Amino acid sequence: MAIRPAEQLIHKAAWLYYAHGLRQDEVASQLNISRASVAMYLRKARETGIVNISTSTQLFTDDVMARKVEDAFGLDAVWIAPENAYLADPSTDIAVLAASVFLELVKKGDRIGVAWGRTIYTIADIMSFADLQDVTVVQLCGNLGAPYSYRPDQCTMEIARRLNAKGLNFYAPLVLSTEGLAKSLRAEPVIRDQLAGIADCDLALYSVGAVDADSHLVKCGALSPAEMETLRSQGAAGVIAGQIIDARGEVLDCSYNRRVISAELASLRAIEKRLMVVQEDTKFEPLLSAIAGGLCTHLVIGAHMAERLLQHAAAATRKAS
Amino acid sequence: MAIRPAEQLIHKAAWLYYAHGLRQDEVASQLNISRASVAMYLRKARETGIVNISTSTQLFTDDVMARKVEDAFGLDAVWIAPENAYLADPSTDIAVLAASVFLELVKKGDRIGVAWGRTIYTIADIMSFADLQDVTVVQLCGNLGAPYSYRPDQCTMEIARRLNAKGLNFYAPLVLSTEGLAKSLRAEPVIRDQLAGIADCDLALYSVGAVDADSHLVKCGALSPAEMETLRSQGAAGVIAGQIIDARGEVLDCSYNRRVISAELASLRAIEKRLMVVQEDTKFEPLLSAIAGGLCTHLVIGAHMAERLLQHAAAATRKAS
DNA sequence: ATGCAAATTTGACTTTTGTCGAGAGCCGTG
DNA sequence: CACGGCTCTCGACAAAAGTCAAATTTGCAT
Repeated sequence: MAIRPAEQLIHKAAWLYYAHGLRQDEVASQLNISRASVAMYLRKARETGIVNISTSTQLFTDDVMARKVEDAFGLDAVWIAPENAYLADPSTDIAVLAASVFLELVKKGDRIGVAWGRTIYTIADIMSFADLQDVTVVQLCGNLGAPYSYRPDQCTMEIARRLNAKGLNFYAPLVLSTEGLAKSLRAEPVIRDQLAGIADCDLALYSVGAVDADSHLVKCGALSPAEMETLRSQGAAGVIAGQIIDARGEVLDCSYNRRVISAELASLRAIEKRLMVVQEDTKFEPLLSAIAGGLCTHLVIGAHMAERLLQHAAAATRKAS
Repeated sequence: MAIRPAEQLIHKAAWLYYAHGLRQDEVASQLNISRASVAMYLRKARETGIVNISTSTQLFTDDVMARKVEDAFGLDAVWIAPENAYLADPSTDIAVLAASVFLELVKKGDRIGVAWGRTIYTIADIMSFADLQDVTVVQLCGNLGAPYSYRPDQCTMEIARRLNAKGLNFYAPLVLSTEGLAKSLRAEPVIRDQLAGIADCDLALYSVGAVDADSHLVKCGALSPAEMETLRSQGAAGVIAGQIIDARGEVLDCSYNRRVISAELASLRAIEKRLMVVQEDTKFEPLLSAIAGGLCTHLVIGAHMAERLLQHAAAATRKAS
């Protein structure tokens, strides 16, 4: 892609305005265009990631509670969004924080694995634009045909778009009707390569799903509420990248899982930075399972969830002693 | 340093404004303070590096000329500030670009070596603030007593301040009166450690000085114009971190150099990223020497200088064939 | 060439933001 | 406890930035 003259102009305007600190009208006269155009270019510059405005997430890690959670569960880093506070919609707060944290963790040249779900899509949606070079965003699991606005491929593509990165989609359904078909499909070169490439990621972004009738798996028709209930009784504790995990954070041995096309947990664990974001308080059990299974090294949660985690850890310690 | 309540407020305001995209009056009502205060907090947030506004320097590397210079001299990356263009003062343009490039190259946990000079101080002066963690800025050479506003320690400290980093100063004069004293001083544990630590840097920032009466070495009284002239006739081609180098980019064998307390060129070459910034067109020869000596991997120059470099490279190629 | 649609640019208007001096609160000191 | 000196905060005004519909240019297919 050659640099179009328009892009050049955007860049110059952004440079004069943000780097040199000129005012818009000064920029306008420098470039011989109207101030209104400058304003427009600047907006584009922000939307393209030519300029980057990021706020430090330091404060949220500095929190004592965050430190405690890190220690209690052996995580690399924890960010806690203060639910009590500021905003009308606290769940947005977590997503905004997650987006900032995510952008802070991404580096040039990285390969990033992205799962799917409402949480992830919300993050993608509010994430600001960046101009990373040589970044690849790969989809961690197969697709769902449902007319959901946050399909796996959508999440991947949207994040890739925001990062000015390359998006690598998974051209396979998440769930197949027979185990045999799933096995054959997994053996297909295209799919196999994609699956193999997951362990090479530097960063993964996912959430964890609950095992109930509200799950996306149910809403998308991959599983019926009754099946979900059965799985639950068989030990299902959460959903990671479309797969059912048990309380230890291992893949549950069930037909459904064998019919799924998704990243193997071992591949996920091979990823250096595993950023997990949990918005809903109801996902306490699933989160515990995911942590138990070593599926997360970096965690973004709300204050309430943090408290529950700490209570749980304290109780476990008491029991042990 | 505990988080003072004021800092907390600044952080919250910055968060709501920049991350959530609220307007200042909305932030004000959320935090129950006046909008004017919010505006003030936001300014502080920018000045502290809690929020980071950076513009991509992509465009300046994308330039065909920059690529040519990279190829011709085997450099890792070159940025060219278009002199013709926009700004009243073209030399500022180079400094602004250099500051952006520098901030782009710095990573958390880095150790950064900083030399001194008008160029470096200008860069420090216009550089925006950042909130890097665990960054150490070390001074590459001894100090000059002169009442210059851009003394080595000033450059180091100012850059450290902007980055919220730790500044490690050199408590020794740049030049001593006898070689013996210099040798003894270099053997002092404090100084020796500092010198030894230079090779561990991840990034160096310096310029190159010209060997003439305008040199800082002359202005600060380290050398007289006559001495400078003599050195020049002996093969002096440039000044790096207070040391005289010859046309091959090696330390010139002279009394002055033996009396200097500064980073050894070998230590500088051990630094992975060596960012050299040259503002003045008159520094063409010194720059060539520095490049020849492998003292720079990353280069920020003006368009005019770039042209001269390319012309030189072309001439050399012609001569060779 | 010609006409049409899409994109770009602009001037005029509105909203948002920056700034300044006045006043309020706070603290150590005499 | 009254006093200056200090910082922090606010209201009001000025400056700057955002927005929109109309005008212009551009690109493209006819």
